[in-house]
Order: sequence, then structure tokens, then C-alpha cells
Amino acid sequence: MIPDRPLEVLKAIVRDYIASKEPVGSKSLVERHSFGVSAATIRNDMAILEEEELIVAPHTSSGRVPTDKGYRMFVDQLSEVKPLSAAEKVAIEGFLSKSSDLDETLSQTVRALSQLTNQVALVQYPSLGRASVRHIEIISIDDKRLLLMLITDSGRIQQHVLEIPGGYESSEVEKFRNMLNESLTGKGLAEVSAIAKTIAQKATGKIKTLAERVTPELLALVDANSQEKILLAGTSNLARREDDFPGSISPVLEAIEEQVVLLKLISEMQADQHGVSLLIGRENSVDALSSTSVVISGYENQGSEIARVGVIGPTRMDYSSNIGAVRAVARYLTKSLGGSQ
Amino acid sequence: MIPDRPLEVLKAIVRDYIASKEPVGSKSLVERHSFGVSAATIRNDMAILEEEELIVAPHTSSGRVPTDKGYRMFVDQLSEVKPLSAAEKVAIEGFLSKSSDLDETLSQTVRALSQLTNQVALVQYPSLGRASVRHIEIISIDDKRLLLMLITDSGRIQQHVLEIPGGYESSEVEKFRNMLNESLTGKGLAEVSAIAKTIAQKATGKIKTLAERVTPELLALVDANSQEKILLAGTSNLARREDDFPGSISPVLEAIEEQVVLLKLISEMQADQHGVSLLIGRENSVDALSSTSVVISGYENQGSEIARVGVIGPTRMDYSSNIGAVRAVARYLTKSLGGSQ
DNA sequence: ATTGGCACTCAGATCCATTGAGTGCTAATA
DNA sequence: TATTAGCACTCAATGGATCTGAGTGCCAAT
Repeated sequence: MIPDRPLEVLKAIVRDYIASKEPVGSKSLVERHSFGVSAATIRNDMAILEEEELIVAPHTSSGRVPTDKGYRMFVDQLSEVKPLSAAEKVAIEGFLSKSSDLDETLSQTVRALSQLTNQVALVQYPSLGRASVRHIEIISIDDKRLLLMLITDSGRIQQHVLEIPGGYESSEVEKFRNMLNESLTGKGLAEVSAIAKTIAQKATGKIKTLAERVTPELLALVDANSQEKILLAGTSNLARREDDFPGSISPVLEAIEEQVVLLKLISEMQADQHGVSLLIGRENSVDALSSTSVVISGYENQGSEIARVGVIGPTRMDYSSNIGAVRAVARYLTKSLGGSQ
Repeated sequence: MIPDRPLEVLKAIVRDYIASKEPVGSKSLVERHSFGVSAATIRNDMAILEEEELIVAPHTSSGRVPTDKGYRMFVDQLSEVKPLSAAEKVAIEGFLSKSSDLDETLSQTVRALSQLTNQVALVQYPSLGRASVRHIEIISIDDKRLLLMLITDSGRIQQHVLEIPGGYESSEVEKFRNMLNESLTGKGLAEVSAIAKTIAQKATGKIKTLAERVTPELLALVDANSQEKILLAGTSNLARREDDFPGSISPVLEAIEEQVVLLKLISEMQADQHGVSLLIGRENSVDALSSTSVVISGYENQGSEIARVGVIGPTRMDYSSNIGAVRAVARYLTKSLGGSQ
């Protein structure tokens, strides 16, 4: 087990390094903090930390820099989550109370989070098999075109315009719509396929034609609905921290734009003690993201987690603040969705 | 007037510079191209071009680099728009034929364009006063909540969930919906406000209560609808060309993320001979974008231009290809919207 | 109008000495 | 045993100084 003072030294190193971006040495350490011991003693402590691979020296005889493992220990044992300031809370509440539909709520949220943290923020759309049908609507646009809508209980709304070459009677449409809603409302998305097909088979006459035309489109909507989607904001925040990335930022940006990769990454993360999940540096499996950290929390609707929200930035980030911000935003988001959707 | 050979030299300089990123000198010029004259002669021609501020030398006695004015002349008089390859055409058609609603179409399009050009692609959502109401729908979600929808003729769909604290009768809702549609379908968005208020005033009894609750939300939707919105893709393409930006890319990325700035910029651009509008370097008014060029084209629905699509990249870009790609994508988009929306 | 020739320029590479923050080790000390 | 002062050592970064070469401008000759 590592004694106390060395851990305090680690804490100071992480803090100083995050603040200054310069590798930190024993001398500047005793200057800035009051350990009550000399630089030589600190050096001994640093030797222990280096032994444990919590810090590393970029070159022989230069200051030390935290390793991923060092950051991890810092976050898990040495730092507190920093709550948002009152002003920040007010700002978020202001954003969220104003917004109306899901699209807008999420896009506001992700923008707010990116400004709050000065990092790239991301939010995942609610989706998936877990969701169920709240309502299906078919609206006539003109005499040959219908608008098919699927509303899920997560608040996501999906629509598709389809043409009925031969035209249709509005009474048929209404009848068919009622059939759909009666059988499908409340059912999980996964079940929709089977049920809808049964309905199409049972239907007769003109409704059958209609059903045959509409059913595949409905299934396509379900499909699109279970497709994951991510909203990003604040990409330039990453660019502003260019220096924190070895070669160039561009592979990092590329990886972040690659929704599939990102989705896989955040889906695999499990919330820890604070309701927040954190991957530091190489802890994540994406190579291009080896010098970034990801802070993620889940947000809920009706008591069950539906999707995730978080930030991504250089490993040299202010974990205390960012974890606090992500956690707070996730909570507000849950509150906002639970209330009005 | 500038004689022919110097113009040919300019053309060669632009091409070489775009290809190599190195300032190009007289010697390498005669090597790579067959002008049939000596380097000294080329130097004389280059002196003319420099006189005209079409090229400039980064430092005394180094090769030359095109100025904004030089690129402008290259585009306007010396280069041809490069049509897409067959494969590229097929790819675009594939994308567009599959997509269903407007959201998806646009997001596919912008992604395709960014891949096609290796630049940052952008597409503006259809919007604005020009649009008119195609349909208004009110759907009951449960006994206290309604989903209000506004569909415009540009294909944009907007929705908002609202709560009716005291509950409602579905017959009232239907009646009210019909009133709205009868008076508003086909009307321009700008007129909606006045008409809707009249309806609310004329209504009586329970419908009046309903109208008073719904009308403001409807106006909010109209408002949100006339709010401009831009979709971006391929930001990392810009980062990959870091070197093309003097200090750092981050201010450039910031400017691009700033939707308001970008909207103003592309709204002010007017299509030229090719149906494409182009701003080179400082020709645009945004300071942070002084070393980028913007290629924009409009796309249409039902014969009138509804919004814009284009790319943005370093001034040192392949104008021939990019103009071709933007033009083609805009056309395909027009075709795709005209057909199914 | 074109060209060969030539002196000139200057960014960038290369080399070298200097500097200074920081280290590891050891012997003395509390 | 833990701490400390002292000291020799390392090495990235800094700042000349020098060299090189691609490229220029200009002029006299064709």
C-alpha cells in the first residue's frame, strides 16, 4: 500500500499538471504546496509513485506527468466531484424549461454541456428495443400521399411520407390506423414486426392494399428508431487543445465523428459510484482515442435509463468539474424528460 | 489585359500549388509543364502576374503562391468544372433514393458531400417565410396530452407535446383541428399568426379554452420553423489540413460551428453562371474564415429555391472538383425532394 | 520577345555551446 | 528510520553561427 504523503504528492502533481501543462518537478511542487518537507523528500515520494506507474517522466530528468493509472487513482480516491455553481444551475434550468420537443431538448443540452465543460459534448438519442409504441398516426397530406408517424414512449418521433399510387379513402385510413393503435400501443418495438404482419394478413379489401403498402414503411420506422444516433457539440473545444494530442488532432476528430465507434464505446460503459462512468486514456479500446478521456452518465425517462450523455476531451482534463457537469446535466435531463414527455 | 501565356502560367501555378502545397518557382514550372520557353521567360511572366496581384511570394526570392484574386481568376477563366465520375453519381443516387424523410435525406446528403469532396460539408434546412402550411395535425397521446404538428410544403415537420391540465374531449380536438386546417392550409407561414388569432377569438366554449392553449404553441412552432438551421459533416476533413491555416485551426472550427455566422454568410451568396456561388478567402466577411473558401449551391422544391448546400475548406482547395460535386449534389437533392415530398 | 548568365536573398537545415530545471545518489542528521 | 543538504549528472530547449539551395531580379546578348 502506498503511504499517505506520496498520494498527496500525486494529487498535487495531477492538479499542477492539469493547470500548467508542464511536467511538474519536485522543486516547483514544494514551492506551490506546503508539504512541510523538503524537495528531496518529495523526490523520494515521487520515486515511489513512479515505481507504481502512477507518474512517468517524459525524458530522463524532467518533471513528471501522471499516467492513465495516475489519473485513475486521482479520480477514484483523491478528488471530489465539484458541484455546479448556482449560476450554472440556473443556466441549465433555463435552457431545459424552454425547450419543447425531444430534438430541441437534446440539442440544447449538448450545446450547454459543451459550453459548461469546454469539451466536446455528446448526447445519445433515446432508442432501442427497450422503448415501446406510444402512438401510431397516419395523416393524409393530399389525395395521394400519407404521412406515417411513430411515437415511442421515450418521446422520439419518427415520420415518413409515403405515396399511395391509387389514392385512398380517408375512412379506410382511419380504420386501419385504429387497428394499428389498438394492437400496437404499449407494445415493445421488438414485437411490432410480428403484430403488424398479422394485422396485414387479417385485413381484407381495400384496407389490405393499404396495409400492404404501409406495413413495410412502419417496420422501416421501427428499424430506424432502434438505430442509435448521437448528437455532438463543441468540436472546436478539442481543436483548441491541440497541444494535448501527440501527432495531430485530426485522427481524434475523425474517431469522434465516427458514430458507430462512439456508440459502441459509450454503450459499453457502466455507471460507477457517482452515477457517472469514466474511461481514462487507453482504458478505452479505440486507438485514436488513446489520449482522450470520456465522461458519461445515463439519463432516464420513467425510471429506466434510456440513453447517455457526456463529454470527451484530452486525458489532461479537469475531472472534478467535468464529472460534476455531466452528472448534473444528466439529472436535469432526466427531470426535464420525466416531467413533460 | 494580361496576355495568354502568363495566364497559362497562373493556371499551372494554381494547379501545382494545390497539388504540392509548396510555393512554386519558375524552374520547377518549366520542368513539369511544357511551355516551350525557358525559366527566365516564365520569370518575366510571373513578374506580370505579381504586378497584377494574382500571385505573391511568401518571402523574397521564394516560389509564388496564388492570391485570393489569383484563385478567383483561375476559377472564373482558367478552369473547367469537373463532372462527377460515374461511380460517384451512382453512390449519390443510391443514398438519396433510399432515404425517406427530410431529416434523413439531408443528413445523408451532407455526409455524402463531405466524403465526396474531403471538405466540411453543410446543408441548410428548408425554412422561412417562403414556406406555407401543408397540414396541421393534433394527435392525442393520452388523456391529458396532445401532440401538435406543423407540416410545411418544404417537407419540414415540427412537433410539440403540450399538456391540457383539465383534459379534453376528442371531438373538440377534432373540430378545432379541422378549423385550423380549413383556414390555414396553403397559407404562408407569415400569415399564420394573424389567422390563428382570429380563430381563437371566434371560438366558443370548450373549444375556446383549447384554442387558447394551442394557439401560442402553434405560433411557437411557426417561429421555430422560420429559424434557420444548418447541418454539418466532416469537420475532421478540415483538421486534416491543419497546415493550410496560419495560426491554429481552432478559430476556424469555432467560426464554422457558429451557425448564425455561417447562415448569414451563405444567405448572402448569390449563385453565378454555374448555379454555384463561390467565396474565396477574404471575399467573405468573416475574419476567422479569411483563409477558407466557401462553395454553395441552392436546392429547390417545387421550382423555387428553398435552401442551400455546399462545402467549406482551405482556399488551397481543388475548385474544379468541389464545384462539380456541390453542383451535382444540389441537383440530385432538388430531384429527390421534388419527387417524393 | 526570349534567353543565358550571374549576383543576390533568405528560409530552413545543421551544428554547437549554453542554460537550467530536474534527477538520483550519498553521506550526514534528527 | 525518515529526512535532508549537497553534488554530479542529464537532457530538452534555446540561441547563435554557418551552410545550402531553390529561387529571384536584372542585364546584356540573341
